[in-house]
Amino acid sequence: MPPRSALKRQVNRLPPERRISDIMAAAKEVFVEKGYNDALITDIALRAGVVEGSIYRFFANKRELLVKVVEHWFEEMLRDDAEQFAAVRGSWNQIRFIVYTHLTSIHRDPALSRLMFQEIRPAPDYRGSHLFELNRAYTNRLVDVVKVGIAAGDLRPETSPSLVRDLVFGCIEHRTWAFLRGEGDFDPAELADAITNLVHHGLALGDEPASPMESVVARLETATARLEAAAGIAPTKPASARPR
Amino acid sequence: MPPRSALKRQVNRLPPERRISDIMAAAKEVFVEKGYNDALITDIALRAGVVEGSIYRFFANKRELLVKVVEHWFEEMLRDDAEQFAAVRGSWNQIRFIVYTHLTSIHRDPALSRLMFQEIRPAPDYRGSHLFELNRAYTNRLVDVVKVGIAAGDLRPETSPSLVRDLVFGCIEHRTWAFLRGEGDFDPAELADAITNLVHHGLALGDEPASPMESVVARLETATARLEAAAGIAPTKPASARPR
DNA sequence: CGCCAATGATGAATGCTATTTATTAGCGAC
DNA sequence: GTCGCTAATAAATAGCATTCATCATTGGCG
Repeated sequence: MPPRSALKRQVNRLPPERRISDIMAAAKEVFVEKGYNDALITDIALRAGVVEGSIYRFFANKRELLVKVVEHWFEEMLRDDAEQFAAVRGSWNQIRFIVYTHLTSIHRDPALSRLMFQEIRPAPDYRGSHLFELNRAYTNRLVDVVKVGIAAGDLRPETSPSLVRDLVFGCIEHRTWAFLRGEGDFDPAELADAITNLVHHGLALGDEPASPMESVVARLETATARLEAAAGIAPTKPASARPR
Repeated sequence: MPPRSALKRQVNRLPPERRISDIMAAAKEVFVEKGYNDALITDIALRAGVVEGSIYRFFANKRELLVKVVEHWFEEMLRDDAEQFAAVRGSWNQIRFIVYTHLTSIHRDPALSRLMFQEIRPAPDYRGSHLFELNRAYTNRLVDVVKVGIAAGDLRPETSPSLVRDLVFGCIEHRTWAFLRGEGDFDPAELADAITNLVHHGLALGDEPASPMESVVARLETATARLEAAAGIAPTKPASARPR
């Protein structure tokens, strides 16, 4: 009496796309809950309603599965952001928008962001991967903003656009690590304002006397940007950038 | 004829400190060469001249061994920097010094820096660890510089010192990730200048001509009122101004 | 209608490693 | 010398990704 071999084993055939999306959905769940190392293929298989071996029919290994999951998430994110961004005018507003949306996505999906920062980006094959290209496109929006700002005479001509990219995204990551570890919380809108202002103005006290009008403008700019972002609508009026 | 059990097995007794430092030296080598995951306890034991089990007499597990190795490296680094820093005067010079020494240590020990960023800092028990405290002391020098600069009237009074810390260290990390993955190189001195200047001055062009401020204000007031109404929220408080 | 090849799916086997454990060897006290 | 204590050892254990030999479905073709 063979214990189970004699029993007809259950087999459930499905179209490959369905299997793949089931597996990816289950994998996303498990990776998010457990992190890469503690995620078990067994667990993923169980939740996807397949057996361990089946996962290897569609994905070469655990890491490839992770990469596909994160790619999927990232692509979705990019699609959502792209058209909104196109409507924002003025270098301050554009930087603020980029900072804010990035902070928001970290705030919404901390576990996935973490996987990206900790597992994907440090890998030696990251450069050359699809995710690298996606991320490049994502961050290059900021580089372009700076270039345009320089050309338009808004921003200092000697600034390196790519260094500004590292300044902004690096600052965001460094600031959010505690949150990503599960410690505390942050307010994306408030932090976006602070970072944008700091990057824009720097630390040094300029020699310009601050007119009382300026602080009014500053307050209004901030309130407007926040409200526009919150309302999800395009900025008010002129193509003449943020004046000042 | 028992294959080996009958042969007198070699045992080499040493004082614990010596054993520990041998193991840590071997572990440092292997972690640096292979990274955390691909480092094998077997390999470490072999190079330290002990057997695998002996490592567990001194270290609870592989991760604790990693932490001890990185701690040791970090402590050494701090000792070297501390007295030099005390001699530097002026906020620009002090920031530049901190940026430069940090870049230099990444440039000198990329593998260890990577372990710190990728394996240690993201761990849930990082906060509360000794390394957290060491790193805190390390980065707080910059926070203090900013505070002093503000008090002395060198730096903008409204800047958040801790945000400047995240800006600077985040920028450095983001900028050096490619190098940490083994792609390309960078010049610490040159990059230190660029980062310090960017942080110090910001992006914005300093000398604004007193422009048609009134029309700007008018536009912003209108947009704000409209948006606040649309969003159904209370008007932005004057006190919360984005200064300048 | 029924059989057959192709391939999806399975569950057990493999292999690699961290970690544990039972055993042995050296060293100091008596 | 020898007895006990502990460092050190080598073998055993266990967890988990990955592979493999087999089996079950399905759609095409007689």
